[in-house]
Amino acid sequence: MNYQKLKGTVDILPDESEKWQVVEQQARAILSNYQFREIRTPLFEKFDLFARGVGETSDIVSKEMYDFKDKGDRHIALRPEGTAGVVRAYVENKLYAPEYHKPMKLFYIGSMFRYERPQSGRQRQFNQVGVEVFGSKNPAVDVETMALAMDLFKSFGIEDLKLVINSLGDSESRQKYREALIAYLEPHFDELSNDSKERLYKNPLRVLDSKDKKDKVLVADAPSVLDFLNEKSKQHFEAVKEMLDDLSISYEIDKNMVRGLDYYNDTIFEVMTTHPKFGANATICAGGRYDSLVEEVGGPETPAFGFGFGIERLLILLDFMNYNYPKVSTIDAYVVTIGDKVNKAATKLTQYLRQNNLSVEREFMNRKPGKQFKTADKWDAEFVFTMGEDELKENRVSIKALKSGQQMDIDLGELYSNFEATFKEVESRLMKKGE
RNA sequence: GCGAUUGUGGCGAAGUGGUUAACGCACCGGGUUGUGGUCUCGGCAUUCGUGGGUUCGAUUCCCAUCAGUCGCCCCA
Repeated sequence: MNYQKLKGTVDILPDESEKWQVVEQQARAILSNYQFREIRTPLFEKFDLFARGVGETSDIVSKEMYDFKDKGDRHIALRPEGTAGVVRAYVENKLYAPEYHKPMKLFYIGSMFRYERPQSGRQRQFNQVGVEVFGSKNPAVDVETMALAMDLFKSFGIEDLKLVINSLGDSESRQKYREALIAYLEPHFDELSNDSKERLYKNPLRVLDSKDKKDKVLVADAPSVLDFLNEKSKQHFEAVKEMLDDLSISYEIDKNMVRGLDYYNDTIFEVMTTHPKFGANATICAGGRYDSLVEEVGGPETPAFGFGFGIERLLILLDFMNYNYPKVSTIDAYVVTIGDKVNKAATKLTQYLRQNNLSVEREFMNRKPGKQFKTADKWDAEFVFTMGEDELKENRVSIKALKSGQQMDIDLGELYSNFEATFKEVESRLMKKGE
């Protein structure tokens, strides 16, 4: 074999893509109930947009961006996440203009790219569903959007779900907290892991979710963000919690939860699954509020809230659960051909049936009738239309309903002149079992 | 970027420094000269990811490379 797919990419073959269709279709239905509308933005953007949006210190920018120079010497990157592009489109197309309803609720479904080592549920090209809500600081937006995320996952019957929330506070609160955290950690500098030593000044909050055991011990006694929230942020967080309670959506507060991306403030959340095969606590969805990003990208001051989740991870989880996917592809009829001479007549018949809204496959390989029936049976076809040389001579076709085993001949002229009535008659006569 | 592990037909999977590379599934053909299940018989890898090397001889040993899987980092 000469060519193979690039590392970290996958071919999604028909058996698998049917699962994707189910997931996407269901997600679209729920998003539509929540009055979100789809936005499609380019797969690549100016490198700087992501560098700015995602945060210069994040690993995504420093080592995971799929970037390149195009022939015009432009520095381009494949999108590593969805939000930056949507924000750019929001600003560039002036979706904040007065004629648009506020808040503007958008969703996207599509591929993202990160240059990293592939492993379970992680690829270089992966797919995300994400939503963004622009223009409202109302905590009800936070709550509605988190409720949406929970509804999406619940709709697949996922029960091992946990909503975990935290507040990072606004920039003022965050700044104060940052100082306090550094003050607390500095005396322990030598005890910190190497990664955390580096993080301490670049992005001290990230020390909080270090996986290192010693770090974890230190962090356990660190001051909490929640104690540093100013009045506004505190009220916002309280309101969010109350509304979640009102909706009977249970949640946990994890004061050490932070974000890999720099643009978040106030409410952040993760949806985790506690499914045993998925590891102790696996995040399947993450999001939060980002009130300064729109401005950062050049738009007017616009509060925003959003989340994203990876479709691959969701599919893995559904597989673990042995999720029963509804069948996407079905077949109404199989056209059996007997002999070379019927090729033309079979072509005509097959096309005619399809044009009358039946899903039809025909035999192309000239196998023996027995084999053809076997295929029709395996595919669960409702009817088999048999076109043989006998039928051809008499301008008729033989129709068999596989479930009842009943079979009858029908005149082709009749079928071709009045499909509906003829076929209805055939259906009613053949569907009865063992007459 | 680092570490571990794997790579044999369409798929799953055995195997060995030496003349013909098990088996199962799927598929194709026959038994059943035009009708679904079962059964039965037969077919299906000049080749063991790729490229080198060692050897009289390599799918088997060595090196490199590509890819998969898992873990670290990070994250969806």
